[in-house]
Amino acid sequence: MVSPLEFFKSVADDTRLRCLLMLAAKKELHVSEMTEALGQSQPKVSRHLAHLRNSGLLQDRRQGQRVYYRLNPELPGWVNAVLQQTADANNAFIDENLVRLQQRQPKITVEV
Amino acid sequence: MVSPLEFFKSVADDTRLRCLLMLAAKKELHVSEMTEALGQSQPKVSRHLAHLRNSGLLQDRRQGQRVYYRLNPELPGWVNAVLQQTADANNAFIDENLVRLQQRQPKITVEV
DNA sequence: TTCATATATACGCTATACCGTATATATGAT
DNA sequence: ATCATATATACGGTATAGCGTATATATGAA
Repeated sequence: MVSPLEFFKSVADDTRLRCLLMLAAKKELHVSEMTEALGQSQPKVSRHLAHLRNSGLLQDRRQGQRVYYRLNPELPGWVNAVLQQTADANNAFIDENLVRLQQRQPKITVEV
Repeated sequence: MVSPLEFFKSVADDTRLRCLLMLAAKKELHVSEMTEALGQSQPKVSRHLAHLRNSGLLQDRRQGQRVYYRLNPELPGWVNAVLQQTADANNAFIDENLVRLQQRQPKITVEV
């Protein structure tokens, strides 16, 4: 159902594009993770995620207080291909965000 | 140089998307052809073509009074791939426009 | 129940994008 | 030169999208 125009409009925003590309790389993320990775306010990120869900690009799943988002597994093939190729060819674009993802909740290291 | 965000913003408009997809199918078209194919005003089409040229997505070439546009041949691979796949998977989207292209300037048929 | 955390939504504002109309520019023909 | 055609741009208005702040909702813990 995703029309090409609607799809491109959804992707034509910095926050939404980063969310999609992060999810193309990371399968599933919850809102706090994305909020931190993006360095944006929680309402802003939530609004954009809702937009992406309403456009049919994302699926959400609540688990306790957390809401996890992932790419809609029923996305048409061309949409998946576009997202994947965009992600592959533009590592630098979300690099910083992925780094902040890794750094979040630093692993517990044993103090001696 | 085309950043993914700038690219998607450029494609996130009905007129511009149709221009790009028509050019992915037809190699080269001049402004009047696109204006007719789209059924939009000349200034509107011209403005959007200028936008696409300024974003680096299109090249133009003047020949007499006509200005021909084509996809910039130096487009990054992922941009070409995205455009091509979008075009292939969404024939219906620009069908009507391509039909109007064909019908324009009907071939001269000999009257008996 | 009350409190804390995670996420979503509503409201009002601002910025941006797009549009139509008018006009400018460029080329070619006469 | 003037006129016709093709294309581009400027101007002002309107609609839309995005934003921040505040608040609502949902879940879990105590």
